[in-house]
Amino acid sequence: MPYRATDQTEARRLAARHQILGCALDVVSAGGYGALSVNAVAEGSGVAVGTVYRHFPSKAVLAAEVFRTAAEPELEVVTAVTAADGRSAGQRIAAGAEAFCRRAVAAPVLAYAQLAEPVDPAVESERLRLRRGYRDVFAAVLEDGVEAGELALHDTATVAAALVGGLGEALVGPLASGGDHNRDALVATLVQFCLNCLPQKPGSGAHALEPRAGSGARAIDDRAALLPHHRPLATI
Amino acid sequence: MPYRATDQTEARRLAARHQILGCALDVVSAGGYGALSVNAVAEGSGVAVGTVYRHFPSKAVLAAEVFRTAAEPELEVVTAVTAADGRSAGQRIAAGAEAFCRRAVAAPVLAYAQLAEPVDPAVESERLRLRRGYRDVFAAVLEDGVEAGELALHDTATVAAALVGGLGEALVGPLASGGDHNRDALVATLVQFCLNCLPQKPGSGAHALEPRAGSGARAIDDRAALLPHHRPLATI
DNA sequence: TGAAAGGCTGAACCGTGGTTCACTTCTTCA
DNA sequence: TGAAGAAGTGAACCACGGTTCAGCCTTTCA
Repeated sequence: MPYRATDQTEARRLAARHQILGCALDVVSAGGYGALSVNAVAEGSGVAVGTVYRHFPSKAVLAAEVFRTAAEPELEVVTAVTAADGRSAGQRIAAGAEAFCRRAVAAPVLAYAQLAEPVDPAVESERLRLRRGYRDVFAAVLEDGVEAGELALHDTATVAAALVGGLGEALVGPLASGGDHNRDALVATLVQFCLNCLPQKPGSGAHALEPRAGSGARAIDDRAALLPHHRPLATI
Repeated sequence: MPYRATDQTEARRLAARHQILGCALDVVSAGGYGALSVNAVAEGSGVAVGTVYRHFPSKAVLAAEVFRTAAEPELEVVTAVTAADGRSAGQRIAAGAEAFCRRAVAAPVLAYAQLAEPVDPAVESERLRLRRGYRDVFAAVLEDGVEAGELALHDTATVAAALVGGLGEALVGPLASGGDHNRDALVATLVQFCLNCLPQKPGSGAHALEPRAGSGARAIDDRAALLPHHRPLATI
């Protein structure tokens, strides 16, 4: 029995896989999914085309994995930032929206690719999954708000989906045009937009600009924006 | 000079063009842009592939024109329904949102194709144009609301874009799953969502459910939903 | 009626980029 | 060391669907 898979070979296999995936992520970050060709990835990661196919069964699977790799930490950040910790639903939604927007404008090409670029069905289904993920995170916060008596009873899933869509759509224009003019104002507008959308319990006054003035919430959100957009894949 | 283009030949040319375009629209309405192939269109309209190319320089141009043909009347309806006529900005936005949603759920496959299906760049750019169109219509209403002192000063273009994106995103899930369960509730939720989003002038109470109870606005919107989704192309 | 000029036809063409596979190189272990 | 088998290579392959074009048909008008 002259050959057997060992820890070393396994590590090498994983290293090569990470190398390829990381390069593919770089390609997408730089030029979107339109720039993602098996040839480019192979060349960029210093292997032959065939090798790519040793680690990924098809380009579609590779692209979907790139999408997931880029999307996961984003969703995690928003999840973390909106975690239940005694804040009001409004504050939590605002924090999530701000994190979402700040990270998008910080990496516009990648954000456009992930949010809006035309992609093949495999990636599109990952995108749907991601959107559902954001929707669920926001919906959970809305549920908490309803339970706590802060918000009126409403269809939280639909409203959450609309929030996600609203943020995405309002960001796509600026992201596409590379318009870096006054990102802060854009983010502020969108955070306020999300706050306005929340169906207030009748009788309670509308809450305006709560989280903008304070420094506590801002610190959290700035931290979020500064996190890397994906884990360093080179580290195995 | 034995041949000259005449009214009759011109009419025939236009008839063939309409025939092809109409068939392409039917194909998209039934199966989305993924089902749109030059072969299918040629077969469906009873001409040869080459003939399609006599009337449209490329498939991309044909697809873009299909998109425009389907999109134009939609935008017109929303424009008409939101026209300035003494109503409050809130009422106008609600009417526009309701018309948009009702027409989308009335033709789900086409709506999904127009709003969310992955498409080639030529169609995508038409889609961007359409979204800008909706955004501008809503933004104009918001401007009016600000001028009239009904709404607080805000970035109307961004908020309008977010409204459009919110409606689209919240509709895509239901449209894709063909879930016809309780369309009215969905529409009502989204109309209320749009109303909530409007930045109230400080001091004025939040306006809830204004347009849902009355009968006047409803009549307008039902009319809108019943309009054909595109002009009968067979009629020349 | 017939010459001129489009229009129509559809089988063949073609470009692109993902995918394959025969071959080489490398790793393991008796 | 050498046999066994995995990993890597990259030129060739191929599928697909948009696009073309030489030949035929239809319309126009002197």
